[in-house]
Amino acid sequence: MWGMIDLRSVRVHLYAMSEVRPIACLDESPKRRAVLEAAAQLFLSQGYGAVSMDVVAREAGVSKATLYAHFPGKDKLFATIVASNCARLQRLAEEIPVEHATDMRATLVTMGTEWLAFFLQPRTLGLYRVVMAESPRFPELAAAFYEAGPHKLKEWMVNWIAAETASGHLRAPDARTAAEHFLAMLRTSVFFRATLDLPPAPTDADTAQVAEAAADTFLRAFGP
Amino acid sequence: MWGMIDLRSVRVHLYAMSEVRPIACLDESPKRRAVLEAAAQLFLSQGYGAVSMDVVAREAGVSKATLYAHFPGKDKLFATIVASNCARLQRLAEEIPVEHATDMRATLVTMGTEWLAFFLQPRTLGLYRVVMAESPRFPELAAAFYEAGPHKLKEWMVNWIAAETASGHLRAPDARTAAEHFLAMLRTSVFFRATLDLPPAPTDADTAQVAEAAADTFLRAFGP
DNA sequence: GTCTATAAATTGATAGAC
DNA sequence: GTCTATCAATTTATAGAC
Repeated sequence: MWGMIDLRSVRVHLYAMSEVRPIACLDESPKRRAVLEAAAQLFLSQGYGAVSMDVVAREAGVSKATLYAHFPGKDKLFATIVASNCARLQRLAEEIPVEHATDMRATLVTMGTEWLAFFLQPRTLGLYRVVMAESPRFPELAAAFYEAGPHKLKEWMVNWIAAETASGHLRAPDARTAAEHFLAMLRTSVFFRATLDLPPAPTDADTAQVAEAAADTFLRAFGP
Repeated sequence: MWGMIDLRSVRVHLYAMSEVRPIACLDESPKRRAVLEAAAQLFLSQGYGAVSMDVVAREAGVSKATLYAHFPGKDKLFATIVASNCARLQRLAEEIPVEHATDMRATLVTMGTEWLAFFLQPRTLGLYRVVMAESPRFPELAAAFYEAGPHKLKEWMVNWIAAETASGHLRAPDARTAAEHFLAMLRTSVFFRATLDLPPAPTDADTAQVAEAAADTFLRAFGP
C-alpha cells in the first residue's frame, strides 16, 4: 500500500478537474448557456456591483429581455453562477485520489502543489473574491462556498492525517490542528498576493516551492 | 534580556493601536471629518459598489454638494479612506514592542494572539475585503495595502526570527520561510471564516487557541 | 463653505410585437 | 423564445443662491 506508485493517475485526475467545463452540461438552450458563461466570466473577474445586466446581455450576445426570460433578476443570476462554481470546488475535495507517492514528503508535496495550483486559478480566486466581497449581501452563498470548498478539503485531510498517524507514518495526535496548519502553510504570501491580484503572477516554480516548504515544516512538526 | 518581563506594556501598546482613532487628527473641518468617518464606516462594511455618494452624504449629515466640494469624486474619496486605513495597518508593524515574555512559547503566543485579534477586527477585515474586491479597479491601492500591512509585518518577523536564531533561542536557518509559516498558521479556518463573515464570530478564546496551536507547531519545527 | 434643486447618464427590469 | 423599445428609479456630479 505504501510502495512505488507513479503519480500519473493523480495528475490526470486533477488536471481534468481544472479544465473549464460547461457550467450546465445538460442545458439544451444555447442562449442560456451563453448567458451563464458570460456572467461567470464577468462576475468572477469584476465582481457583482461592477457588472451590469446590460453588459452581461451584450457579452452573451442576447437581448436583455432574453436574459430576464431565463433568470428572474441579477441576484438570482449571480447566485446561480456562484453555486455552480461551488460545485466545482466540491469536486476537488470529493475526487482526491487516495494513492500514495514513493514517500511521505513526496505525497505531501504532490498534494500541496496540486491544491495550491487549484487555489491560484483565476476562477478560484475570482470566486473567493466575489463571495467574500458580497458576503454581507449574500451570506448563504458565503456559507455554501465555505462548506463546498475549504471545509470539505479540511475534513478530508483530517481523516487522512488520522489514518496516517494510526499506521505510524505520521505523529499527529491532533489531526485537526495538523490539517489546519498544512493547509494554512499553503496560503503564504504567494497566495496572499494573488488574492490581491498583485504582480508578478505566481509561477509553477513558486507553487512547487511553497508546497515543498509546507511539507518540510509539517514533517518537522508531525513526522514520525 | 530574556527574564521575567510582564506583558502589560505590550497589551497597553496594542490596545491603543486598536482603538478607533480619528482618521485625520489635524483636520480642522468638522464636515470633512464627518464625511471621512461616514465613508470609512460604509465602504469598509459594505464595499465600494454598494455605497452611493447619496448615502455617504446623508450618513455624514452634509449635502452632496459639500461632499463634492471636499472630494473630487467617489473614487478619490474611496482612495483616501483606503490609504488612511493602510497607514493604520502600518502602525502595527512599526510599533511592535521588542520586549520578551518569560519564555519563547509565551512570546510567540502573545504576538500571535495580538496580531490575530488585530486581523479579526471588523475594520481590518473590511479593509481586506474591499481592497481585494476592488483590486482590478484600484491596483495601486492593493499594492499599498500589502506593503503597509502583510509585507511590513512579515519583514519584521523575518528579522526577529533571524536574531533569535543567532542567539540560540530558535533554530530556523531559513528565517523567511519560518516567518511565513508562523503568520500563515494564524490564518486558519477561524480567520478564513471571518473573512467570509460566517457566524459564529470568533471569540477571544478562539483567538488564543489558534495562537497557541501556531506557537506549538512552530516550536516543534523551529525550536532549539 | 454650505445648501437646494437639478442635470445627464446608467441602472435593473418590463411591455408588446413576432 | 427572442427581439426592440422603453419605463421608473438611482447613479455620479454640478449650477446657482446664500
